[in-house]
Formats: sequence, C-alpha cells, structure tokens
Amino acid sequence: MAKKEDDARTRLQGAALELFRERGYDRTTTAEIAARAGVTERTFFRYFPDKREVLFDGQVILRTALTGSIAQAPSGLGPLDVLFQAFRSLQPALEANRSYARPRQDVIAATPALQERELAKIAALTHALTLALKARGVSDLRAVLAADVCMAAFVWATLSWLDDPKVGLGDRLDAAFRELKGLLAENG
Amino acid sequence: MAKKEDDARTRLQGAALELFRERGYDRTTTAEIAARAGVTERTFFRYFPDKREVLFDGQVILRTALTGSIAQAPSGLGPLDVLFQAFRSLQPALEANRSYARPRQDVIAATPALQERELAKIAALTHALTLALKARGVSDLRAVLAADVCMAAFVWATLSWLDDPKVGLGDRLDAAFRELKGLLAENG
DNA sequence: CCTCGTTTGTCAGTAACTGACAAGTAGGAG
DNA sequence: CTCCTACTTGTCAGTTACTGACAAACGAGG
Repeated sequence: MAKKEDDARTRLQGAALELFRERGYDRTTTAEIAARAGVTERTFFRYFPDKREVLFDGQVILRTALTGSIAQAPSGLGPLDVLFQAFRSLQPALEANRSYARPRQDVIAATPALQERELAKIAALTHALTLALKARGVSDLRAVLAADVCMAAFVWATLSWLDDPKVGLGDRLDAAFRELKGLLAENG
Repeated sequence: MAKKEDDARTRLQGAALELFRERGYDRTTTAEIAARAGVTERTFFRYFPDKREVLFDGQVILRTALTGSIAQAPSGLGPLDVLFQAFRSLQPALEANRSYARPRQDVIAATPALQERELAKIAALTHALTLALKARGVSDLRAVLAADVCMAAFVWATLSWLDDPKVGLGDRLDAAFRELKGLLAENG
C-alpha cells in the first residue's frame, strides 16, 4: 500500500499551492509547506527533489498520452497533423483540470524560478514528441521543427485559454494550428 | 572607469568555465570560483546574481543584434524570411566565438541546472523576437509561432554546428530553414 | 506477539545567496 | 601633495535549500 505516501504527497502539493498564492513562492519556505501539510521539512524532500518540483507533477501523464497518440496515428498523416491530433486528444483532460491549472499558472507567471522549471518541462515534452515522430520515420531535423512549433501552438492555446476561457480550448487549438499552416504557406 | 570591474568579471567567467570543465558544475563551489579569480565569494555575487549566470552573458548582445536586424528588414518580407535574415547576420560573430562556445556548451550539456537556465535565456530571446515582429505589424499569434519555430531552427543549426563543424554554420542555417518551409508542403 | 518493510522524525552538515558595514583605492578639485 | 568623493572589495553574520545517516513509529503478515 502506498496510501500514506499518496496522502502526504497530495497534502504537500495542496499546501504549497496555497502558500505560494498567499505569500508568493519566494516568501514561502519548504519548512512552512511541510508544517501546513503536517509533516517535517525532511519529508518534503523525500517526495520532491526540490522546492520547485512540488508544482510540476502531471508531466508524465501528459507525455505518455501524447506519445501514445502519436504512435497510434494513421500512417498517412504528416507530422504537423499527427501532433495536432495528439494535442486535441488532451482537450477533455485539460478542461477537467482547469480549476487547478488556473491558480497554478498565476503562481508560475509571478515567479521566474518556476517559469524556468516550466520551460524545462516543456522542453522535455517536446523532446519526447521529437522521438515519437522519429519512431514514425520522420527525419531528425524535421521532427525537431515540427515538435517545437506544434508545442508552441499548444502552449499558446493553453495559456490564452487559461487566461480567458470565453473562447474554448478546442477553438484556440484550431486557431493556432490554422495560423501555423498559414504562416508556412504564405511565407514561401 | 570600469577597468577593475571588467577584469574581475572576466576573470570570474574564465575561472568558472575552467573549474566546471575540471570538476563539473555541481562539484564546484562559488567560493572556489572566486578564489581562482582572486576575489572573495561575496564579490562573485556582486557580478552575477547566481552561480548559473556566470556562463550566460552574451544574451544582451545577441538580442540587440537580432531585434535591430528585424527592425531594419525590408517591409515586403514575411516573418519567416525576416527572422532567417536576422539569424544569418549573426553568423560571423558566432563563428568568431566558437572556441569559447564549444567547451561552454559541453558544460551546459552535462548539467541540468545549466540547461534550465539556457532554455530560459532562449525563451527570453524568443520573446524579444516576438515583440520585434509585432512592431512590424505581425499579429500576436503569428509572431509567437514564427519566432518560436525560427528560434528552434537556429538552435538546431548552432548546436549541430558546435558538435560537428565539418558542415558550416551557414549551411546548417540554410538547411534548417529549407526544412522549415518544406514542412507544410508535404504535410497538407 | 514478533518481524519485516515502509514511512517518518531528528540531527548535523554543506553550500547558495543576502544585507550591513568597514576598508581600500583611484581620480579630480583645491 | 592633500583632501574629498565615488566605486570596488572584504568581512561577517544570517537565512534557506538540500542531503546523508540513523533511529523511531507503524502497519501487514506469519
């Protein structure tokens, strides 16, 4: 059983987000997070390798979902469309997660150290996409460029949707990928 | 006069790169860097806000060069071509800098903490490119996508050229941007 | 009840980073 | 040459992120 473990981990994440929202990331110590979660500072570092990591946990799920989608995509599709479809398949999960993702993103936006970590996570995800494309026979350079630009479109869509949900996430994704193809087409 | 200042700063950068190559980033303390540069640890932190930053200094020069190029580009050009031209104008400076950039890149590649910082610097540069494009009347979304994909092409070209200079930087840049434009053609 | 594996607490230590203040050092005004 | 000023550096004390080692609690199973 990993019952207690999951409890403590979840409590730590909740306590961290609360405190970061109340006092800001820099004015919150790991000891305070641990105290609010009812454990000691040492236990915090047993669950998370560093203070930043407490806000970055869903990346593994995202990665497996995306790479799975890519592997299963019909073989006739070009890399851009493969990735677009993979990102669209995330839509329901993201929408269900919005109430957590929104305040979390506010904290990240206010904290350079967390922005750095987020960029690293995005880069790791992009790298996984690149590998998944190469496994489909896409050339190295092309895989890199396709993964990078699609990730940029996805990030833009997600952030603008978190900022203002009046336009749905699906529409944002469509708009971003339409713009992407327009960019490459008109520029010749 | 900022004579002593520049001396100390330069010495610190040199000492840091040396030590990182000898022992690795993690096994090098800021006190050791300072000692090799002939100053105290406190002085290190007067010149650099944190330990990582000692390896990231040329970003301002890069940014001004790129944004300047973009602002001066002929108005008929599309965003991709504007950025391509801007990056090509960096070629001589980059080639002159290779003997420093090469070992530096090795250290970064071996150190996750430095990779994070580099991603943050690249993201900041990309943001500056986005603003420069918007100043030319490019729409927000299109500017974001164009800046991001061109930066990806540039980074790919630079890294692969640092890794193996048998193919020149100019050729790498050409190849990356050619591939970029080919992305859509086959992708439908 | 005992035992074993897992989780947690305790403690001591390292290293990044900061603020406050003192000391040196160069350059210009008199 | 001397004093004054501005800038750079050293010193010191302190906070906080993070780690290793060891002991204690605690729940499951024999």
